[in-house]
Amino acid sequence: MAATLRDVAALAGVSIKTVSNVVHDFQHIRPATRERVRAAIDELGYKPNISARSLRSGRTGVIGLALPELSLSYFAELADAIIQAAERRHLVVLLEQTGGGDRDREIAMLSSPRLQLTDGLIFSPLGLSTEDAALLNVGYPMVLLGERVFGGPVDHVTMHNVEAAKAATMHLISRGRRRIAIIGAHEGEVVGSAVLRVQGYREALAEAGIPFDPALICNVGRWHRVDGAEAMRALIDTGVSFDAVFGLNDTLALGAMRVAQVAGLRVPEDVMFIGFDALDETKYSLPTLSTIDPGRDEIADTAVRLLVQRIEEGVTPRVPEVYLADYTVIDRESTAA
Amino acid sequence: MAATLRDVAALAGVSIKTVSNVVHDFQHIRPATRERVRAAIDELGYKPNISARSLRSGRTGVIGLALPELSLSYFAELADAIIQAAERRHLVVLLEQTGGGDRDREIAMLSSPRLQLTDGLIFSPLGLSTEDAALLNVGYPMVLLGERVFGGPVDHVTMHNVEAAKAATMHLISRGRRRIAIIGAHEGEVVGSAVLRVQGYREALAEAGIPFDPALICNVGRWHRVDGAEAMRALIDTGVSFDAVFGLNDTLALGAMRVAQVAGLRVPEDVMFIGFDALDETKYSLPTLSTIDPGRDEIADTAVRLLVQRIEEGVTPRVPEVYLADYTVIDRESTAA
DNA sequence: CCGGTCGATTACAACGTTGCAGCCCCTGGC
DNA sequence: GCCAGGGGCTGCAACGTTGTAATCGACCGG
Repeated sequence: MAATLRDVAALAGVSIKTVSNVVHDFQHIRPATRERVRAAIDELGYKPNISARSLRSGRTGVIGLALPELSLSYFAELADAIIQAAERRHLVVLLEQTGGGDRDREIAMLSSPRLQLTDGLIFSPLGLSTEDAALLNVGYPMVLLGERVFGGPVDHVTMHNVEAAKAATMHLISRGRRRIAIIGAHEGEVVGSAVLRVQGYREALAEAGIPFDPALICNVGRWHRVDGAEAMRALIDTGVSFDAVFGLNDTLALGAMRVAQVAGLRVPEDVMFIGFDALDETKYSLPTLSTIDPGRDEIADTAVRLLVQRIEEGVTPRVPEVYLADYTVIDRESTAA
Repeated sequence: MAATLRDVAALAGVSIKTVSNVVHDFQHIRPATRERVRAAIDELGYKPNISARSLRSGRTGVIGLALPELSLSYFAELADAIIQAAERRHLVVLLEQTGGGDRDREIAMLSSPRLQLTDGLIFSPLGLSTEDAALLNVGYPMVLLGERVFGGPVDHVTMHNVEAAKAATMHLISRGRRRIAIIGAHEGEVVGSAVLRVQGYREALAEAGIPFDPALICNVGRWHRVDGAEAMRALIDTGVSFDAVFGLNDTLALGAMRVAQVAGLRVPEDVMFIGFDALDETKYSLPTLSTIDPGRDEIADTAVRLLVQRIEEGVTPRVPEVYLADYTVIDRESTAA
C-alpha cells in the first residue's frame, strides 16, 4: 500500500501536520526538521493522496475539456494546445467527446456526474445555439469556446470570425479572383462559425463591389473532408463557373481541393483555394494550402487562464469576459499569384 | 454548495447509510423508502462526491491515457477510440501528453502524482525501449500499447507489425514493383515500430527474391509529415531509382507523396505509395493512399477491457497477457495497377 | 527578572463516503 | 407464548488530508 502522511510522520518522528507543512513548503520549519521529513518522504516514496486532498480542499487539479470529436484535426490540435496550457498551470485534463454536434449529448454532459472530480470545464459545443445560453448557467466554473453561443453567462474565448473570413476572401480578391465559391455553409442556420464566416465573405465582396451569387455557396452537413469533397463534386456538376474557393475550414478545403484537381482543375492557376484553421497538414498538402491562423495557442492559453481565474475567485459573480484571439492570413501555394 | 448524503437523508427522514444504499441499489429496502429517497435525491440534485467515494473505496472511475502527442493524427484517432471504449464501460479518461518520444518524460509520468486519482493507465510510449521494461512494474494496473517494449510485466496490446509490413511490401511487389523505398527507418534502433516494419519489408523482399538495397532505406528523426517530405527530397536528390515507396506510417507517406508529385513523379504510374495506420485523411488525399489498417478500434477496446480486468482483480499477480490485433491491407489509388 | 512576542510544532476536527456490526420488529414454526 | 431468522434500517469508524487553534519554549526589551 502507498505510504501516507502518518507513515512518514512516524518515521521522521514528527507530527502528521508537520509533514504536511513540509510538503507544502510552509515557513517556520527548522531546516533540520525539514531535512528529516524530506528523507522520510523519499525513503517511503510518499505521494499525497489526491482524493483525500481534494475531499478536504474541494479542489482536484483536474479540469474537464468537452469537445465534439478528436478525429477532427482541428479539435485534436486544440486539445493538444489546451492540455499543454493546463500543464503549465499544473492541471490535468479530463477529456470528454460529445460527438459531432449532438445537442442533447452536449446538454447531458453539462450535468454529468463524471465532471464531479473536475474543478471546472472548458466547453466547445457544436450543437447548442444562442437560445441555449441559459443552460450554461451551471454551478461550476466554465469557459466557453466556439461560435455557437454568444452572450451566455460564462467567459467566452473565440476569435474574430467575421473579420478573418473577410480577410481570407479579400486575399483571394487581391489575387484577382471574382468568382469565389464557399464550401461549408450551413443552410438555414443563424448561429455558428459557418454563418459568421459567410458574413465575412459577403462583406468582402460588397467592399470590392463584387455581386453576391448564391450559386457559389455550397452547403454541407458536417465539416469533414468527405463533405468538402462531395460539395466540390456537386459544384462542378452544376457547371457554375468559379475561380477560387474559400473552404470554411481546412478539412473542407483539402477535401474540395482534391476533387477539383482530380477533375482536371489546376491549383492555383484555374482555381485558388484558401482554408481556415491552420492545421498542421495544410503545410504539406499538394499544393500547400493558404489558410487563416485563428491563434489556437492563444485561445488555449486564454481559456485555461480564465478558467483558473474563475476557479480561484470562487462563486463571486462577475460580468462574463469575452476574449477574441488574433488571426493571421497565411499565404501559401494554393493562392500563389 | 452541492448536496451531500446528509442533506438527502435529512430531507427523506432516513439515515445517511440508507441513502447510500439506495444510491447503490442495495437490496432490503422497502419500495416506499426507496421512493422517498429517490424523490429527495431529485429534489436536491444530489450527485455523489467522487473524491470522497474514491478516498473511501480506492476507485475513481477514471483511467489515465498517456500518449506522445495529439497533434499526430494516429494518436488523435487512437485517443478517440479509447475514450469511446472507456465510455462504454462508464469510465472517463484523463489524458496526458508525454511529447514526441521523450524517454525521461515518459518515465517521470509513470510516477506522477497526477495519476493518483486514476484507477489505471493505458500507456503508449515512444521513447522507452525493452531494457526499460522493469520500469513498467508500477504499483497500479496498466496496459501497454505500441512496439517499444516487449516482454514487460504488464498486459500489452499491439499488432502484427512484421506481418503487416510484409503484407504491405508484398502488395507493392504484386503490382510489379521491385525498387521499393522505405521512408521512416530509424538508424541504429533495435526496438520499435520502425525496426519491425523494416523487418517485415525485408522478409517480403527475401521471399520474392528481390535483393535488399540499403540505398532505398530512408532514415528520419520523427514520424511527422515534414520528415516524410524531407526524406523524399533527400532520396530524390541521391538519384537512386525507385518505383514504389512504403511509408512506415501514413503521415510520412503523405508528406513523401507530396514531394514526389511536386518533383514531377506520377502516382501511381511512376511511383506507388503505401502507408500504415489507415488514418481518415488517407481516404481523401490525392491520390487516395493505400495503407494498412492496424485494427485501431479493436486495439482500443481490448486495451480498455484488459485494464478494467486488471483493476477489478486487484493485486493478484498474473502472467501478462499479449493481444495482437488483426490487420488489413487497404488498396487505394496510390497503388492502383 | 518578567511579560510579551514569535518561531516551531502539535492536537483536533472535518471534508463525504462506505464497510461493518448491530439494532428492532415482524413472521413463522413448534 | 417463545424463540429463531431475517428484512429493513441505523450508528460508528475510517479513508488521508488540511485549516484552525492551541501549545511550548526561546528570545528580547524594559
